[in-house]
Amino acid sequence: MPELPEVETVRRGLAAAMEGHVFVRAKMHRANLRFPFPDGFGQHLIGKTVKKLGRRAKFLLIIFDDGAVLISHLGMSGSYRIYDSSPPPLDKHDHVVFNISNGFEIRYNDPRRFGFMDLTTVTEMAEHPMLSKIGPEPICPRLSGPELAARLKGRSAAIKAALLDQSVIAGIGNIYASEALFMAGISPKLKASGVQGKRAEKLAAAIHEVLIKAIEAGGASLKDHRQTSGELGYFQHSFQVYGRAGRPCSVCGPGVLVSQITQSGRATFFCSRCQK
DNA sequence: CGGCAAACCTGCGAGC
DNA sequence: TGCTCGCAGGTTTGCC
Repeated sequence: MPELPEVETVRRGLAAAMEGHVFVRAKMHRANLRFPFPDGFGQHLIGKTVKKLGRRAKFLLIIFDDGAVLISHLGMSGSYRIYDSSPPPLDKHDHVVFNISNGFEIRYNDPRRFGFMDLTTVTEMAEHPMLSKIGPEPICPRLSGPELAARLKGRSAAIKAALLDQSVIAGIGNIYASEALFMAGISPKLKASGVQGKRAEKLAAAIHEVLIKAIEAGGASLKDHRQTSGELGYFQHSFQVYGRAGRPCSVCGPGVLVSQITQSGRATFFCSRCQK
């Protein structure tokens, strides 16, 4: 699924369709995603005007003008799709359908159902169990080298694993962890605590750059991610190492092939010559 | 507390 | 063609 750039792409799409408009219908086609929908979920939203679409880490925040907030996480395979007229027949994984006062129908589709939705309020949001322990956003404001270094200090896990830990930094997932480490020239196997000073500076810059460029490309479309318009993102064409095991390193050329290892049960891609 | 494997669920591609 | 296996962009849980 969706890492920060894909979620940000979805946020922008939903903002354009929803902001300033009223929820007139909210229909769930099953009782749960990863968790059961909260009691009165659909009814709670009807009649409310969308003030703003927000994002925290990989969580979408639909903020209403009365202070209510719908938290939506896309899990591995969740996507939103906006239809402005004559929507197609319901797909078997279209689990939630919102109808908006401007005539748009917005559907949440999620084959694996690792996503979830919950309700909170603007004032209670920061204490929500899913949001309360999340680390700083890496872009906007830009994460600084010294702050990244401070958050990695004392961590014995590999830097790749630390980057996936949402309490360390928000929004990085399996693709962008490998990509950022490649850009920074840092081995994914290095202890997180070893990334200090200039290396932390370089990694912070790499994280910022890769995420910004991915957002500009509309995210990366592997299997599931699409923009809310249905268009594919195209950042997958810019991957330097992710999914490229056995192919030449884009910097070293044919002499050095991209390596793949497993860390904490997840695939990591890197160049053993570029990354030390 | 930190770190790792397993669990949640479906779909798809590879290999036999 | 058809089956089984392994793997997939995330997060929480429980067990060392």
